[in-house]
Amino acid sequence: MALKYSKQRAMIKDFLQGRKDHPTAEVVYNNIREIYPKISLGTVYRNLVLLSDIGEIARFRVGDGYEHFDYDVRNHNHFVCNCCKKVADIEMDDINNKIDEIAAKSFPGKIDGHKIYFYGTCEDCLLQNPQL
Amino acid sequence: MALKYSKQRAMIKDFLQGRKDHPTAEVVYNNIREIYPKISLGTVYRNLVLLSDIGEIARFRVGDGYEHFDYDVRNHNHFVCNCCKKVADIEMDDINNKIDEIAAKSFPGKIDGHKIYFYGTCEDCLLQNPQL
DNA sequence: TTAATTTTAGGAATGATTACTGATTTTGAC
DNA sequence: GTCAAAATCAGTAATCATTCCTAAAATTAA
Repeated sequence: MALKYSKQRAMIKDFLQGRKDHPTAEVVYNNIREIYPKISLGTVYRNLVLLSDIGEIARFRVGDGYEHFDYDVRNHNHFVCNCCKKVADIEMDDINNKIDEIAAKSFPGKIDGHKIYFYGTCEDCLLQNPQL
Repeated sequence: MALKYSKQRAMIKDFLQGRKDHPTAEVVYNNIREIYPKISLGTVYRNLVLLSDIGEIARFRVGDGYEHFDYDVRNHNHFVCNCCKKVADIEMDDINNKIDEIAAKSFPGKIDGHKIYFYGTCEDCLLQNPQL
């Protein structure tokens, strides 16, 4: 029942904390493996799921077929670059608070929250491909 | 190169047109099979992907691990019931038009569009489980 | 130190989706 | 209508992200 300490879980949390992007399980695995080669992919998955279940990290899908993980559990939106597929944050506090009530106006159920995914071309890709 | 008519593709399109929800490939397959038992799952997938590639239907993921398909390709938002997992439409034309520019204010890349997924409890589930 | 409990590594299993292949259908020209 | 080229199909095998399983290792509290 009680949660026991594990070096692997601590490393996974540390790694996530140091990233501004939103890595997949595979990316976490490959990075941790460089400093701790005997970690297994199953351990990475199990801990990422566990950490998100207890609310210490966030877990979401942006539609690319992979789960993404985020150390920042605060409410914020995400941007997916159509070109390089990177996932970045977008802050929109002002409207995020209002958007659920706006939606509620025309919907008969109960709305608990939302996720917004923006799609487009990121700054880096724009520099390399101005025609986009 | 040219697209040839296929009875199977026509049935898939017809089926989608008659649904207000947003079926998965499996649901499409099971329903079509009742009127045309020898259709194969691969054919359903191939045609759903093809139809969405040419813009005749929409294709999206709501985070439940399945792809969903929608005959309505107009820009609109979706609601996912945490209880029964159904996917419904939410219209918010007024804010949908503004939301990309609001996001653009605090983001250095180019934003082409967005998807909003609302989560909560639908009307039907609320009736059966008022405590939700 | 010990014993109960959790966690791990490694590999097998799952399940949605995609790819492959020989047979069937569609289409446009004759 | 017939025919051949091209697209599509049914059926099945393959892929790949994620989950499950198990014996061994690590953690914890007494």
